[in-house]
Amino acid sequence: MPELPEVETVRARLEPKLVGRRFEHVGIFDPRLTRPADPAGVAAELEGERVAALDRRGKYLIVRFESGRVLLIHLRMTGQLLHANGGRPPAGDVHRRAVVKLDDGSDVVYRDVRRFGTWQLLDEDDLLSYLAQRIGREPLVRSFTSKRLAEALEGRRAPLKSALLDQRRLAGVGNIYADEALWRARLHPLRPAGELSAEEIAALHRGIRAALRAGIARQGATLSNYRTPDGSPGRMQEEFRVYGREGEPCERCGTPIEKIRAGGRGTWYCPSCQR
DNA sequence: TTGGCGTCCTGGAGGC
DNA sequence: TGCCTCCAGGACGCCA
Repeated sequence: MPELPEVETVRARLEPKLVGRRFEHVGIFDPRLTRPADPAGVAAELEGERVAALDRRGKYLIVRFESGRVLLIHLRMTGQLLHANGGRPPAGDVHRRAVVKLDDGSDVVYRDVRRFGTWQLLDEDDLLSYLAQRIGREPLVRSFTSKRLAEALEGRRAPLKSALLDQRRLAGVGNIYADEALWRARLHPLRPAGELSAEEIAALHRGIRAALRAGIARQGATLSNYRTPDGSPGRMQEEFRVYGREGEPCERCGTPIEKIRAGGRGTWYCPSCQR
């Protein structure tokens, strides 16, 4: 499930392949992929566009074109962007939803098993308002201090786990890194988000940033579908402290990791050292 | 305004 | 072996 570290890895790996390149031909095969649902129209509008930059905001990839327009991509659950040096695509790949042929002869293939991912072609002004309504603070920028985190959680009665998943408050944290951050901060996922002390907020701030940085350093986590653009898996899944480790001993205190539902999502935590 | 839940979607796991 | 059910989860809409 691509979260901030996975999307940042895709961005960093794809950037040198995309920037300066022109979209020579675009094929979109899934009518659900584009917003609005006009794949042929979006494909036609993308053809001829030259990439000026590849950015990320939260879990969104932002392909900026020299024309001023942007392609906003969200991978959701199982979206993949793969870069290949041309040639024939693998036969029989039923999950291939779009292919962009670049002017250097290489291809960018978009695969998505569960078809939740989205592509939106927007103008710069529309992008700003679109993201402003949906995306909160970036947790890895310098200006994201523990004071900013406290502001994001202030007054919230929702469980910490739910609050961390709320993209309008904090951008890019998903189910995996929320659990990993809460373990690092020694905080129980069901604690009311607005009732943390200053010390606990500071610990959570450190935990969020440490978990996300660890994910980026290991090229993300591959549980099922996620791959970097060259097709290789991430390594963060080898470093999970709690996520998916039900019954295994907590590496801090030895207590078996437990699994509960929080915010409608599977949630793993240590019942002894997360309070 | 906030929180909780259902929906979308498909593959894999597990039970029978 | 084959069929069925459940589970996974990001974003969004709806309801209380």
